[in-house]
Formats: sequence, C-alpha cells, structure tokens
Amino acid sequence: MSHQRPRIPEATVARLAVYLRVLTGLADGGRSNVSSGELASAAGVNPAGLRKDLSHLGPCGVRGVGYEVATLRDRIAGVLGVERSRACVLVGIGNLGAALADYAGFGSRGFRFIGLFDADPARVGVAVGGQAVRPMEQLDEVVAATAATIGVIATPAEVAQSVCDRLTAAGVRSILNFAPVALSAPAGVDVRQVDLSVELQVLAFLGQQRAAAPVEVLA
Amino acid sequence: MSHQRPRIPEATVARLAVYLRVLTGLADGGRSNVSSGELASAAGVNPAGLRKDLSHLGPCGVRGVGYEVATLRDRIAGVLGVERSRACVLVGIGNLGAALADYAGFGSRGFRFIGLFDADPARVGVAVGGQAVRPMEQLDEVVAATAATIGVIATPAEVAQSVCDRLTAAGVRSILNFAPVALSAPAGVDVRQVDLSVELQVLAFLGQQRAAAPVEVLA
DNA sequence: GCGACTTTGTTCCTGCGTTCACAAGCGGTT
DNA sequence: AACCGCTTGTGAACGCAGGAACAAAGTCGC
Repeated sequence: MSHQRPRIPEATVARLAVYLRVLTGLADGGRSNVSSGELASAAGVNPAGLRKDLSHLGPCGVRGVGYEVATLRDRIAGVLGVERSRACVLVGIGNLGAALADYAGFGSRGFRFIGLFDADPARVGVAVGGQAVRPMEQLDEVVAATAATIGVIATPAEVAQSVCDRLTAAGVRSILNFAPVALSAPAGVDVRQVDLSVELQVLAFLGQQRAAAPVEVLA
Repeated sequence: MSHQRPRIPEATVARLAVYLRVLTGLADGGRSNVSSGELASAAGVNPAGLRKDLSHLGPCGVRGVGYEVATLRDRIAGVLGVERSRACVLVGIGNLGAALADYAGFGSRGFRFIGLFDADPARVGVAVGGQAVRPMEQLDEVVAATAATIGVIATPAEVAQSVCDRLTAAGVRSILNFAPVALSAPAGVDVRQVDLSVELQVLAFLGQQRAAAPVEVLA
C-alpha cells in the first residue's frame, strides 16, 4: 500500500476530478483506450501537464498505446476517494441550495446529501431533490448520527459565519462555502470558498481589457 | 489616460473583486477608513499580498493612516469596470440558472441579465428573478439589440457546446460555463469554466488525506 | 518645531506550477 | 528476429504567485 504517498499538489487534484469526469463519459461511450493528447483536449489542458498529473499515481499507461479507460478511471477514483460514498449536509435551501441538492453530478461522484437544512419555517418540510428540508434544530443530531464530515453552506452572507460555527461544533471537518464572506474556523477545519460572481467579474475585466487594447497582433 | 496599463495579473483581479465586496460592506456600515491588515483579514488574505495587489492601481492609501473606504472602493470599481453596467444573457433556466438569475449579488456588481433563455417550452414564459424566460429562437435578436458581450451557460452538459456555438455566432465574446464540459470556442472568445463539484471533490480529498495522516504535529 | 510611531509601498527571495523537450519502452510490421 | 513509429514518463528551464523584511512618508504627541 505504502506508495510513499508523494503528496499530490492541490491544482493536480482539481484536474484529476476533471479527468475522472471525462473518463467516465468515455467509458459509458464504450471507449477502451485513450491517448494523453485526446484526453487532454477533452479536459481542456496541456498534454504534458496531464501526463505529469497522472505520474503522481505511478505508471498507469502503456507506452506506445495510451491509457486504458476503465483502469485509469478506477485508479483516479481510488485516489480521490470516490469509491466510498461521502455524507454531506447542506445548509440554506434557497435557489442555490436547491440547485445543489438537485444536482445529479454530485451523486455520481460519491457525494450523498444526507441532510438539507434551512432556518426558514416556510421551507422546512418541502421536498427538494427527493428529501424533505429539515429545521436547523436537527442539525447536530443528523451530523452525529451519520458521521457527516462535509458541510456545504448556501445561506445568505449574514448568517454564514454562525452556520459555520454550528457545523464545526457538530463535528464537521470540511466546509464548502458559497456565501460571499470569508469564514473563520478553528484549526483542523478546512474551508473552501466559492464566489460565483467573482468569476463573472474576472471575465468582464478580461473582456474590457481586450476591448481596450485593439492593437496587439500588428507587427 | 495612458496609465501605462501595467497588466494586472488574473489572480489579483479575482482578489480585487473580493476587496470590492468587503469595501462596499464597510462603506454601508459607515466606516471611512481601513488598514491593510483589517481589510486583509476580512478578505481572508495576507496583508502584504493585499498591499501588493493594490499597488497595481497606483498609490491609493495614506501612509500611517490606511485607506479611505469610499475612495478605494471607487478606484477598484473603476479598474474592474463595475461602473458601467454590463449586459449578460443566461441560457438554461434550470435550478442553477434560476439561482443565478435571482442572485442579487450580480446586480450590485454591475451585471444585468437582459435575457433568460431555455429550450424547454414548459419553462418559457415563466417569470424568474423578475423577468420572463424566452425561447432560444429569440437569442440572436436579443444579443444583437442589447449588444450583450457576456453569456452564461447553465444547461446540461450535452447541449452546452451547441449553446456556446450559438452564443459566439450571435456575437458574445465572453462565456462563463457552469456545465461540466470543456468548451471549444473560436479565437477571441474567452471561456471560463466553473465546476461546482470539483471544489467539493478537492475538499473531500484534503479531508481524506488529513484523516489518513494522523501523526504530523508530533515532534 | 521636532521626534517617534504607525502604516503604506516596494524589493527581494523562496517555492510552486506550467511548459518544453528528450529518453525509455511497447506494439506492429517486414 | 530486428526495425520503426508512436506514446508515455521524467528531467530541466521558465515564469509567476506568495511571503517576509525594509524603506518612505505622513500623523500624532510633546
């Protein structure tokens, strides 16, 4: 087992997840082999970079031939830990929360929402994505009962920190935050921030910059 | 005008957007001054890095005092181009699309959805976020009439590429894609990819790695 | 009016990620 | 059985982002 665990860089992990998605699609399409070039273009990355990413898993391709789709898929899935289903709780079932709860992409990647929570009584009891929304009061017991280690926050910004506190107090160790605030959590708890509008803002900036610099390819 | 345009790095642009959000909140709260340290902790970054980011805009603080909230806010807003409202079209009004259309955070940051489109006749005509969903047939004319340069794709993966093609053909130059596929677009068109489940996957990996390496802080 | 303190702006440096380019290895062919 | 082409895996250089330390500058107190 002890493959010396060479510590995979975070940027590589993110791309491995993309490769896994592409490979799953190829496998469903009946493909049995791929080259690094084809896989790279399907994932939108550089072929050399893809090979370097894969090298962190040890040799898993055949020179002169390429990679076996099913084998590589299982290899990546094993490293990412997709095989074992992970229990997640989702707090804040507004538009975004409902979208996340209903998104089929999570289930196929080993994530299972075992509890949807909202503070608004009007939303409690409503069925979203196949299960009923629970009141916040049940959060602690559900986390304790299911040993959920991942929490997703999709609440308004104002209450995100207090939700974060409740999640960590309940035992959640990893938090994905969609609310536009920087959360502070105790050491040992991983918090990742996703801000949907930041991406849009970067895109707008690049577009504006491009429009403002019409001469560039002149020479 | 020719401020020498020092080419701001993309990572910095993304953080500027975050600073802008924090500053707006501070201004609404009545604050008039901030130090780099306070602003950095509110944004979740290193103080030195924040000052370096701000240095791309030229001197905009007062030594010994800090930054004037309103001035800095306007300065960043100007660089990011938030002052001029940007017209966007959104294709795919499912759960995620509806969440995006309804998200107030976009409007306050200079983005205006001037058209919501969906291929499903059952969704056409339904009001989402204050406006009616339009059929795909109207896409070209709306883009042409409003000179929208930004398109957001929130469709299923299978149709994302064809939607991308239609958007670029209609004249959209910047595309934000939420569908889990790598899109190919002609040169001159910016495509940015956001995959919601990738973040979750990275989080799960880090948590698993942490759990598997219990001894670390021993010495 | 002068000194000391505070905070910015900048410079250097370290480390990481990405890319290019080459050697190693395997399959197919003659 | 040997050769050739193709593809992987790895080594090295490049560029970039991040962090720490230092100098400049302005304000407050005496």
